[in-house]
Amino acid sequence: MPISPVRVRFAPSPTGRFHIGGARTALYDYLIARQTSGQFILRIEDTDRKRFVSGAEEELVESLHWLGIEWDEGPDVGGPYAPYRQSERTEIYKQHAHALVESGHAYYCFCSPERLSRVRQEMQKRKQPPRYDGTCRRLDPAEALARVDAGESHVVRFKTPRQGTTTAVDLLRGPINVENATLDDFILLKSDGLPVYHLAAMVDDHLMHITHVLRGSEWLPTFPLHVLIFQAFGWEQPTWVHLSVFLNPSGKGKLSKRQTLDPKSGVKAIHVLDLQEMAYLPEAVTNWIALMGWSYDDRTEQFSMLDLIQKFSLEKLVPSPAAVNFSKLDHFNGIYIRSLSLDDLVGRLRPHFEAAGLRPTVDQLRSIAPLIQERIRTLDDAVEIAGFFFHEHVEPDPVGLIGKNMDAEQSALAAEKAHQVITAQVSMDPDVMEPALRQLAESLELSAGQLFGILRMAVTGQKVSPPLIESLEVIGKQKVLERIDRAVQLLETLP
RNA sequence: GCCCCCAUCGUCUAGGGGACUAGGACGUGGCCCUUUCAAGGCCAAGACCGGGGUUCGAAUCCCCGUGGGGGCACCA
Repeated sequence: MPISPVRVRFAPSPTGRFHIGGARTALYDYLIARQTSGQFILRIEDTDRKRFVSGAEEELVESLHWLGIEWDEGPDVGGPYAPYRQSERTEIYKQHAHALVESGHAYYCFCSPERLSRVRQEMQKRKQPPRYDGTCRRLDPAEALARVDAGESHVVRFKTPRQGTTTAVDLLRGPINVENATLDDFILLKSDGLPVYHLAAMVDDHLMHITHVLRGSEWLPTFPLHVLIFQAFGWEQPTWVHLSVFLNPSGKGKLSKRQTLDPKSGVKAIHVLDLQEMAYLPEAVTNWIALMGWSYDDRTEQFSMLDLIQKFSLEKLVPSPAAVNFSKLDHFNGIYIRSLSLDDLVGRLRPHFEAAGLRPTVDQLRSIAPLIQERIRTLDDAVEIAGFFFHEHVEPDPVGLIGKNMDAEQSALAAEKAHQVITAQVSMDPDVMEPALRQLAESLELSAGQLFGILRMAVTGQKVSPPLIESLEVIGKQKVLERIDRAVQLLETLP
């Protein structure tokens, strides 16, 4: 466990929507930074102008804020190693690329993209790994420099050693040995003068004094190259930690956007903001994400952000891929909803009712919230289960009004009697109402369940609802009586 | 095709040579509670991928196989 302050960075590229995989990496970064009183840096890797998506950075920022993940240095807050947007650091990368050429670790390449793809195709045809054929590697450096000075279009390639092996050490996996001969001469600087990830990220990680690099395991194949780059510069390496990928709930294949469209997949949403929109609590999402690929012990499952900061450790990360389990998110969300204070719950509920076009008052919500708190899994469920409180009329299914093991006539009679009983009560207080209605059931030789079932459908229009007696009080005497009247009418239309 | 990584219940995981009749959680099934639905309580089914080693002893270490995943761009 790192005890001295770490400097970690989350370095997404603004090329699309922000998903839970990125959120987990950012979360872990944040946790060790806070735990060690270190710094968490947000860096935007926007060196690919073709893939740039406008609004992506904004979504990222909004997502992290929502989850409660805050950074100490970044494009918006600045910091001692600014700028934190790679597109604003192009000169730095150019200098470093050229330094590598001068030290003999890289070379200029003048091959056209057309030639490159031709070479690649041929190699594939011969069932060989598609790699650069090394044409420009054999060029005389002075001659190459002259061509560059003459303005010829070029890139900078890393001169990967042809012999030997490179050992890259991952914190979770130990040493990974790779034959250098299987590595390609990767491009470091593109012909437009912008760097590629392999260069930019290494340069920035060094310049920004990053001590621990947490990133996805999709970087494992190029990991040795990154080590080689550090060695070429003569820099000390950070601690490398490769996080496993998220798999689809089935465990088959990487979690992907395409699967989201298939309801059978079990995928609810893979984008953080979609989870927010689906009315999940950020603390539930955080807890859920933290536990995919990490565990504390053999029993503890609930962790607040503070708990996580205290208890998280890189060593307990699991290197194997994890299939996401959305039913577990539902479970956590239920736990967190039930743990909310009344005021907190009311505050969080309100926007969701309003989004549904309802205008509940705080007092109304305060009386309803306790009735539904332990029955909802997401905040949106509340609108579904408790919408009837706010509707002017309910539309019960006439057949549904018939009590269990009863006919329409008996049910109508029971409803009428209930109308009388409720009318006679001076108060809607459950302590008064419940005994009165139970007594009615008894005198009608009905079970409480039979009578309550009829009234439930009459008054809520639903087969399932919050507890009936308490609901009656909230709905109010007048509306209750109206709705029962209506139910009696409906029952009388039945044969 | 080549390279890399991974491998315990359906899923997330505990386990780091004897404490394992392999523990917990989600989900599933049953029971209890109960005015519906939940919540809660109790119970149950359910896993060490296969084969070789090493060792007195292997879920734990090594090798091979198999399976799964990832990568092979002037993307990140």
